[in-house]
Amino acid sequence: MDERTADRVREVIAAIPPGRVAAYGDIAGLLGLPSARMVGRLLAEDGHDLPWHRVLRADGRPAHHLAQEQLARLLSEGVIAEDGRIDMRRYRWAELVPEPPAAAQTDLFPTLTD
DNA sequence: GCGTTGACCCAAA
DNA sequence: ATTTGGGCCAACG
Repeated sequence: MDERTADRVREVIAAIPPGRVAAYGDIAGLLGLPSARMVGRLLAEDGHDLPWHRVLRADGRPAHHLAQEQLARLLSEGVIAEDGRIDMRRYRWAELVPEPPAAAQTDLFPTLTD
Protein backbone atom coordinates (compact mmCIF):
# COMPACT_ATOMS: atom_id res chain seq x y z
CA MET A 1 0.00 0.00 0.00
CA ASP A 2 1.61 3.22 -1.14
CA GLU A 3 1.80 6.34 0.97
CA ARG A 4 -0.67 8.11 -1.25
CA THR A 5 -3.36 5.58 -0.61
CA ALA A 6 -2.53 5.53 3.06
CA ASP A 7 -3.10 9.27 3.20
CA ARG A 8 -6.51 8.91 1.63
CA VAL A 9 -7.44 6.33 4.20
CA ARG A 10 -6.33 8.67 6.93
CA GLU A 11 -8.35 11.49 5.39
CA VAL A 12 -11.54 9.50 5.38
CA ILE A 13 -11.15 8.32 8.93
CA ALA A 14 -10.29 11.82 10.10
CA ALA A 15 -13.48 13.03 8.43
CA ILE A 16 -15.83 10.76 10.34
CA PRO A 17 -17.90 13.14 12.48
CA PRO A 18 -18.07 12.64 16.24
CA GLY A 19 -21.08 10.56 17.10
CA ARG A 20 -20.93 8.62 13.86
CA VAL A 21 -19.03 5.44 13.00
CA ALA A 22 -17.87 3.50 9.98
CA ALA A 23 -16.83 -0.09 9.35
CA TYR A 24 -13.38 -1.00 8.09
CA GLY A 25 -15.05 -2.27 4.99
CA ASP A 26 -16.96 0.98 4.45
CA ILE A 27 -13.72 2.85 4.22
CA ALA A 28 -12.11 0.25 2.01
CA GLY A 29 -15.12 0.34 -0.30
CA LEU A 30 -15.20 4.11 -0.40
CA LEU A 31 -11.62 4.21 -1.60
CA GLY A 32 -11.80 1.12 -3.76
CA LEU A 33 -9.29 -0.80 -1.68
CA PRO A 34 -9.13 -4.52 -2.42
CA SER A 35 -9.45 -5.54 1.19
CA ALA A 36 -10.82 -4.19 4.43
CA ARG A 37 -7.84 -5.69 6.19
CA MET A 38 -5.73 -2.88 4.83
CA VAL A 39 -7.66 -0.34 6.83
CA GLY A 40 -7.20 -2.25 10.03
CA ARG A 41 -3.56 -2.76 9.25
CA LEU A 42 -3.01 0.94 8.76
CA LEU A 43 -4.69 1.81 12.03
CA ALA A 44 -2.70 -0.81 13.86
CA GLU A 45 0.60 0.74 12.98
CA ASP A 46 -0.32 4.35 12.40
CA GLY A 47 -3.66 5.13 13.97
CA HIS A 48 -2.61 7.12 17.01
CA ASP A 49 -3.48 10.53 15.51
CA LEU A 50 -6.81 9.47 14.12
CA PRO A 51 -10.27 8.98 15.61
CA TRP A 52 -9.70 5.24 15.37
CA HIS A 53 -12.48 4.54 17.85
CA ARG A 54 -15.05 5.51 15.20
CA VAL A 55 -14.01 2.57 13.07
CA LEU A 56 -15.53 -0.80 13.93
CA ARG A 57 -16.25 -4.13 12.41
CA ALA A 58 -19.16 -4.54 10.05
CA ASP A 59 -21.26 -6.25 12.70
CA GLY A 60 -21.01 -3.27 15.01
CA ARG A 61 -18.52 -4.82 17.41
CA PRO A 62 -15.30 -3.03 18.34
CA ALA A 63 -11.83 -4.33 17.66
CA HIS A 64 -11.07 -7.24 20.00
CA HIS A 65 -8.10 -6.00 21.98
CA LEU A 66 -9.35 -2.42 22.28
CA ALA A 67 -12.97 -3.15 23.03
CA GLN A 68 -13.06 -1.40 26.41
CA GLU A 69 -11.33 1.79 25.40
CA GLN A 70 -13.14 2.01 22.10
CA LEU A 71 -16.61 1.66 23.57
CA ALA A 72 -15.78 4.13 26.30
CA ARG A 73 -14.66 6.73 23.81
CA LEU A 74 -17.72 6.23 21.65
CA LEU A 75 -19.99 6.49 24.62
CA SER A 76 -18.44 9.83 25.52
CA GLU A 77 -19.56 11.22 22.19
CA GLY A 78 -23.01 9.77 22.28
CA VAL A 79 -22.64 6.46 20.55
CA ILE A 80 -24.34 3.97 22.81
CA ALA A 81 -23.37 0.32 22.75
CA GLU A 82 -25.92 -2.29 23.65
CA ASP A 83 -24.45 -5.50 24.96
CA GLY A 84 -21.07 -4.59 23.53
CA ARG A 85 -22.46 -3.95 20.10
CA ILE A 86 -23.15 -0.70 18.23
CA ASP A 87 -26.33 -0.30 16.20
CA MET A 88 -24.82 0.34 12.78
CA ARG A 89 -28.13 1.25 11.22
CA ARG A 90 -28.30 4.22 13.50
CA TYR A 91 -24.73 5.44 13.75
CA ARG A 92 -23.16 4.38 10.47
CA TRP A 93 -21.67 7.27 8.55
CA ALA A 94 -20.18 6.11 5.26
CA GLU A 95 -21.91 3.47 3.21
CA LEU A 96 -20.33 1.29 0.61
CA VAL A 97 -21.66 2.00 -2.86
CA PRO A 98 -20.86 -0.95 -5.18
CA GLU A 99 -22.94 0.54 -7.94
CA PRO A 100 -23.50 4.31 -7.59
CA PRO A 101 -27.30 4.76 -7.76
CA ALA A 102 -27.70 7.42 -10.44
CA ALA A 103 -26.43 10.86 -9.47
CA ALA A 104 -25.76 9.84 -5.92
CA GLN A 105 -24.00 11.84 -3.28
CA THR A 106 -20.64 11.72 -5.03
CA ASP A 107 -19.95 15.22 -3.75
CA LEU A 108 -19.45 13.93 -0.28
CA PHE A 109 -15.79 13.36 -1.08
CA PRO A 110 -15.07 14.85 -4.48
CA THR A 111 -11.34 14.68 -3.99
CA LEU A 112 -11.40 11.02 -3.17
CA THR A 113 -13.40 9.65 -6.03
CA ASP A 114 -10.68 10.04 -8.65
C1' DG B 1 9.26 -18.22 -2.15
C1' DC B 2 6.29 -20.36 1.46
C1' DG B 3 3.84 -20.24 6.10
C1' DT B 4 1.88 -17.20 9.62
C1' DT B 5 -0.46 -13.62 11.26
C1' DG B 6 -3.77 -10.05 11.78
C1' DA B 7 -7.96 -3.39 14.49
C1' DC B 8 -11.66 -7.81 8.17
C1' DC B 9 -16.09 -9.71 5.68
C1' DC B 10 -19.75 -12.75 4.27
C1' DA B 11 -22.50 -16.75 3.39
C1' DA B 12 -23.81 -21.16 5.18
C1' DA B 13 -24.60 -24.39 8.60
C1' DA C 1 -26.96 -16.23 18.22
C1' DT C 2 -22.47 -18.65 17.22
C1' DT C 3 -19.23 -21.13 14.75
C1' DT C 4 -16.99 -22.62 10.40
C1' DG C 5 -14.90 -22.06 6.25
C1' DG C 6 -13.29 -19.51 2.41
C1' DG C 7 -11.62 -15.24 0.54
C1' DC C 8 -8.96 -11.28 1.19
C1' DC C 9 -3.84 -9.00 1.25
C1' DA C 10 0.38 -6.74 3.11
C1' DA C 11 4.17 -7.49 6.33
C1' DC C 12 7.55 -10.61 8.45
C1' DG C 13 10.52 -14.57 9.41
